[in-house]
Amino acid sequence: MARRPAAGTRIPSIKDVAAAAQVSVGTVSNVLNRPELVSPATRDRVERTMADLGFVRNESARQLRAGTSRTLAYVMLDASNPFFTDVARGIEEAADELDLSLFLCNSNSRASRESSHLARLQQQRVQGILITPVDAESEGLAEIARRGTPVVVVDRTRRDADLCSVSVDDRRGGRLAVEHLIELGHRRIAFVGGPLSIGQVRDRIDGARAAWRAANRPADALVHVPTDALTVADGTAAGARLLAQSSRRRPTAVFCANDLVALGVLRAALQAGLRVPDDVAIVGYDDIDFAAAAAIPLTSVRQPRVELGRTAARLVIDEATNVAHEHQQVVFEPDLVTRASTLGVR
Amino acid sequence: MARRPAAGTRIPSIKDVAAAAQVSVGTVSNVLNRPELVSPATRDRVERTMADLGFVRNESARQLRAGTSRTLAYVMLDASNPFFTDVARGIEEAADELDLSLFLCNSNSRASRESSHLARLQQQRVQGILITPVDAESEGLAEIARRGTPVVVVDRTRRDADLCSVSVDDRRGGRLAVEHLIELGHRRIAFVGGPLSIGQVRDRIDGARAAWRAANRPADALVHVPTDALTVADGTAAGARLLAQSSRRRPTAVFCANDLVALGVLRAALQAGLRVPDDVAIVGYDDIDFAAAAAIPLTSVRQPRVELGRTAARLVIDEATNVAHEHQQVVFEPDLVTRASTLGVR
DNA sequence: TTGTAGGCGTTATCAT
DNA sequence: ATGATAACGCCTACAA
Repeated sequence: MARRPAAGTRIPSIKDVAAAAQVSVGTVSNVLNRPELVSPATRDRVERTMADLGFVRNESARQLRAGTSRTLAYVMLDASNPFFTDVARGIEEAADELDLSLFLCNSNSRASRESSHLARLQQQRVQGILITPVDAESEGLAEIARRGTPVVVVDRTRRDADLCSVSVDDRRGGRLAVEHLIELGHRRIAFVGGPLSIGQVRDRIDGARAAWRAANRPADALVHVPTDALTVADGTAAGARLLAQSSRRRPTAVFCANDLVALGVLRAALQAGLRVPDDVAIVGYDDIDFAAAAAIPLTSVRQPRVELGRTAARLVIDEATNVAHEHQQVVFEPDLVTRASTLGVR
Repeated sequence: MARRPAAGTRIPSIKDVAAAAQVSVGTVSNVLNRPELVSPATRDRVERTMADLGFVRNESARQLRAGTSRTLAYVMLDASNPFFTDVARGIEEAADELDLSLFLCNSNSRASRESSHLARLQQQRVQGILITPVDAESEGLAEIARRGTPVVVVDRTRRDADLCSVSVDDRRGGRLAVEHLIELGHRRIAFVGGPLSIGQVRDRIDGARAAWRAANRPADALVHVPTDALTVADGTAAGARLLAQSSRRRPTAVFCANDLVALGVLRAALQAGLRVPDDVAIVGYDDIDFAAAAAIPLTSVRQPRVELGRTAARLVIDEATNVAHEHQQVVFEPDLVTRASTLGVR
């Protein structure tokens, strides 16, 4: 066991270890990095000394020397949304396989937090940055890549393909959801979610409208109920407002911009004494675990969350290490998972 | 705007900036760290050059020189449990105020992942480590502190006070929950949650039993239904089993080790066609946002999650910077938030 | 006001 | 098999 270092004593360096073990620093370094070059006796002695002194490699020094770190970073849009923690899990799995560590940051949807994280990460010389950005079109992101840190956009695409991105076809997701509702015979539906500054929201409602039009339904039979954020609380409030209408005006189905909002709407519906799906059907988006686990399990548009993360990690590593790297826009297809919130008990 | 560095070109250093701006490296460094010492003209020129070249400070080099980093780390037990992301938010708030950045790691309840994270963080020379450990009594944690990196245990206490810790009185939380149920007249209750290797679970059930005894209820009228993990899925399965019993044997109330489990039990109850709380009342633990947002809002034992994080961050910073630091065991008091899952609609 | 130089801890090269 | 040493990028005395 290591002796407690006297108060105020700094962590020993390989120099200290070398002195204590009566060898040169080069030998200590060799024990660490190419032990086969060191005689077993010396190696033993050095290793014991390291344990004894409580030696811990200094990563900054290694990194300074190496010029590069063994770290990836993911800047999440909202750490409290399980969707993003699942994406993070996928990234971590891929990083693990390559013995890279993962730095998780949370921008909380605020551009200022995002940019301060980004600045730090660049200074840290992380191998690559994965980000679900507040604004996918931001010029700052390209600037970072230009300055030498690979950047991959997660769960969004950029109009011009100057960065890698991994996303899911949100228009298609919107279509799937609404086609399902049309098939079930719904003729008055609502889309709940916002703000429209979020690209995902725009795409999902666009897809929804496209499906609605394609079925020759009147545009005004699909109303948009905006929210300030994609949270359960906002969903509950919007749902309460929406469902307070008379049953003749009230939509018979609600498609929500994400599952958090859908859970809120579900709550509002049950509190208003409505039966789901008989009085109102609900479709969510993301298929987070809470969706299947809701009181009335939610029909939801599934995105391959973990796969999204894994792919993004692979791309950023490729960009960091492969000189022949070409930017790619990977787009996954979503699929619809139908559950009781639209089908009822079958 | 920065010019695109020729492929394979490294990020410019202050040396490059100095050369380009025709000044010495000392001056460039001064522009960065003590701009008031530099004449406005030179400063301008240097700053323009930096922007031009796309200069980014090298944090490893700074840190190597400084001997310390500006980073805190939090090793979470389960990033997909909103409780821990809320704790993380508290830590981040405190870190922000001190201009420290926060490194989030996820052990996913696995000791091996936890220790590899810890090794990395030590090598990184983070200022301090906050951790909700797999095993709060682990000797490894004290060892890290002994080697010079302050460690604060979050949401757990250690038997011997050789580390700072910030926790919530879980026995008391268990008592509060069960006292509430007793007051409502419940005479047969269940505790759902596990494994018992998790200290929080042990304490909560201990508190529950203490309250039960204190009310002179027979011990066998409080059954423990163990789960493998504290997840919605496990809660659903346990709830289904438990509630399938005849109404004469079935408990009239269920106290769950955390809200995820409680949401699962709630789901199982509703799927079994039971009314909550009339047929079965449910109490959760943590009061995560999803608890209030559940189809039947959950009564839950509230923990000051964000405050927990803030306090832990302050302690670790104190330990890192204040020579007169004394280890502290901060214990918050939980309180009970009553909602429809025990009270019904009032 | 600006320049020079030493050193932080590590690794790799080159000697011995 | 082991030792000496330069270099990574930055910061800060100290010198000019």
